[in-house]
Amino acid sequence: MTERKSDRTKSAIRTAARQVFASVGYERATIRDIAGVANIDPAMVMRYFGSKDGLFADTANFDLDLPTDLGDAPDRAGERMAAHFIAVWEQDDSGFAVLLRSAASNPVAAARIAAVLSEQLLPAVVALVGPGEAPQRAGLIASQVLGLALTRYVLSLGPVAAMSREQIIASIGPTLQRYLYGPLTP
Amino acid sequence: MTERKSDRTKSAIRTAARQVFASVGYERATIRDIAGVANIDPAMVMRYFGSKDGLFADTANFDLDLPTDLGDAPDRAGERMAAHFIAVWEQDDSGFAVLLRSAASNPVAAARIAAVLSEQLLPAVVALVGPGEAPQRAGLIASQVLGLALTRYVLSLGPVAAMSREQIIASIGPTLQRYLYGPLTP
DNA sequence: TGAATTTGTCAACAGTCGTTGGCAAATTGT
DNA sequence: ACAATTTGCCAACGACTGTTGACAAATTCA
Repeated sequence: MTERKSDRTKSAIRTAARQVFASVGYERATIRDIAGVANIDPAMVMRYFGSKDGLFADTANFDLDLPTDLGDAPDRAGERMAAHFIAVWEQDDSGFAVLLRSAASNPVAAARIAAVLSEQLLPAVVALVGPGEAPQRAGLIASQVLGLALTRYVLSLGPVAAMSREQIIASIGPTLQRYLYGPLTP
Repeated sequence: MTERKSDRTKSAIRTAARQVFASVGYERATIRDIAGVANIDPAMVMRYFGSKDGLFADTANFDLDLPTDLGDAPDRAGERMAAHFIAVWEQDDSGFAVLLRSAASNPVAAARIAAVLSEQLLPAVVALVGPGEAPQRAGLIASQVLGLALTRYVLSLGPVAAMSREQIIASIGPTLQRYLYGPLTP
């Protein structure tokens, strides 16, 4: 029997943890809260994930999963990147909300975001524009894209949260396009 | 004597609070920490500010103080806004770092940022482009500008933190310019 | 069926947090 | 100089946190 009974509760804990971490952040989320949402005993969290940090490390994980063919239509790369980011964020099982909600006050979350930038976004940018100016260009893209996620999904600032996906893509896309291929004064 | 002795310690507490809140965020900052930095007793914080929330409310306050003559040279408004934001953030007595560090996990801080957007940024944008599309345009500006602050000053992401002020302004300025006057597909 | 392992529950520990009240020292105002 | 107020320090309270260990119930395996 490869399906143990504990796998059910383990994944229930994971789901509850993602929800609680994403909505109140690491510091305000308590193990008792998470256990309550998952309808299990707080001690189960410790048994299966070792500690609160262990649970967070398990939960705060996500792949950017950028398409590899952005270079096929370079003049639409910015627009396609914008659409991809929104698509990734709006699937709620992605651990992105967890990370961003806690990044400002939790060093582990901040380090993970930095890792996503350097290990996933940067290589994609290098593939498009070469290694020379890629770090700055990737950094600028990150600033716009994380800012959008912060204002739209974390802070829910009125106007930004109210815009449609299409409007967001049409507005942000050209910005990313310029950060990829536009001038970069040194 | 209009200068009471308590004003010294009161401002020492304020300075220490700004420093601690800005570097670890509201939840991780303890009154004992702040009192330690200010070299006073934790009870003094309670006496002069009532509670931790009271101290935070007193500390997390800042004025955007946007120039009023942006409309005099509309083609440089984006660039001047970018330069102004950077100038405001890099004076460390501005409570902006305090707000942004805590906004993702502290509702009070989040509400204050929303208030700055709607009471200070939005009117400036209305003055430039009229009331019709101003909310969306202000929201887009906020997304880029908060994203830059987050990546550069809070997360200190390598490439973004390493860029010079001039390079940042030259890169972000045109983005803000387009968010002000560029097309906005509905 | 019987023994061994897994899964779950409960109560409690130890530490930290915001907060409070009492009391000594310093300062103020007359 | 004396009384009143302000300023500061100290110890402690009560609540909440992550975490642990003991023990019962359920499941697995022979």
